[in-house]
Amino acid sequence: MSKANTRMTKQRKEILKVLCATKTHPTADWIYDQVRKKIPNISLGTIYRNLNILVEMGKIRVLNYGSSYSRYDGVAENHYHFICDSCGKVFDIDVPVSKTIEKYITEKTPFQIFTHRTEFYGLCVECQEKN
Amino acid sequence: MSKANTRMTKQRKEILKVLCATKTHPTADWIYDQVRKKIPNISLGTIYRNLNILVEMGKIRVLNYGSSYSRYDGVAENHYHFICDSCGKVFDIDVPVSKTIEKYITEKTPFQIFTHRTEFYGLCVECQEKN
DNA sequence: TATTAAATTAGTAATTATTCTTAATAACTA
DNA sequence: TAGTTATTAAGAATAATTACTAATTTAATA
Repeated sequence: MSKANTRMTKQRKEILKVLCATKTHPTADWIYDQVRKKIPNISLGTIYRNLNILVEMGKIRVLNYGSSYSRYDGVAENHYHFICDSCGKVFDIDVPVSKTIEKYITEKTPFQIFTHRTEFYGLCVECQEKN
Repeated sequence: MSKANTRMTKQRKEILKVLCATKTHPTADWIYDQVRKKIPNISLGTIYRNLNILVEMGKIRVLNYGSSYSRYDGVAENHYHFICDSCGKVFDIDVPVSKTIEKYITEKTPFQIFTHRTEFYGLCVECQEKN
């Protein structure tokens, strides 16, 4: 469902800018707070609608594991994530994504595989020190 | 937070039985419908509470990617999943889970890794034929 | 077996992330 | 520049899940 006519409004531009400027993987609400500093009367619905559109356009990614809310990632290319079991923070893992595994699974199963996602769970540095 | 005193009520037993008897990865609502055939006046809250307790006990797994609701898996051991981009169905992938990748990431990052999750996305057999 | 204290239940209300609705506005196009 | 159409703000609506509470069950103990 690629949108032929997609206008680059100041709201959409600012949401993308905020998301690409952070290395965290923020929630819609956090993005809302940040964007409001520039566009005070923007509404939360606008944030959600634009995040969905940006995901559809392939400009950002949506992450949603475990918790009851989605997180967004300004890096569009596939990459692995680490989620801390203790504090819940999400980190990027800078290791190349394996295409071999997709080929392997395609051979082993009747499925046609386009992509895969991997998340690692454990303790981040900060939480390792606390315990 | 392991529950020392966990009672095996008929409700809990039936929920576990229903979940372990299916190869699908049902939602709480589907489990509710099935369990009601045996225990007609069970409440949905009981389903949710028990699913959470069973996850905590390590007897089942919870899956939650992309959609706004959780799915549950009667197989407690870690295994990979395939999610069809077209129909949304979830399938098990019968391929051994790699511990090597966890060691590799542990070496490459400062994180302490306990486990990982991988999901493959693409088209299931049925949806391949449709297209 | 009867007693008892704590865990669990059914039923319902509350919560919360997200989507929908609508009249007004702003971005692109001819 | 004018017209069309996507987009917006604001708030209402939705839906999955959790919280609350009085009544009931469970399992341990006397």
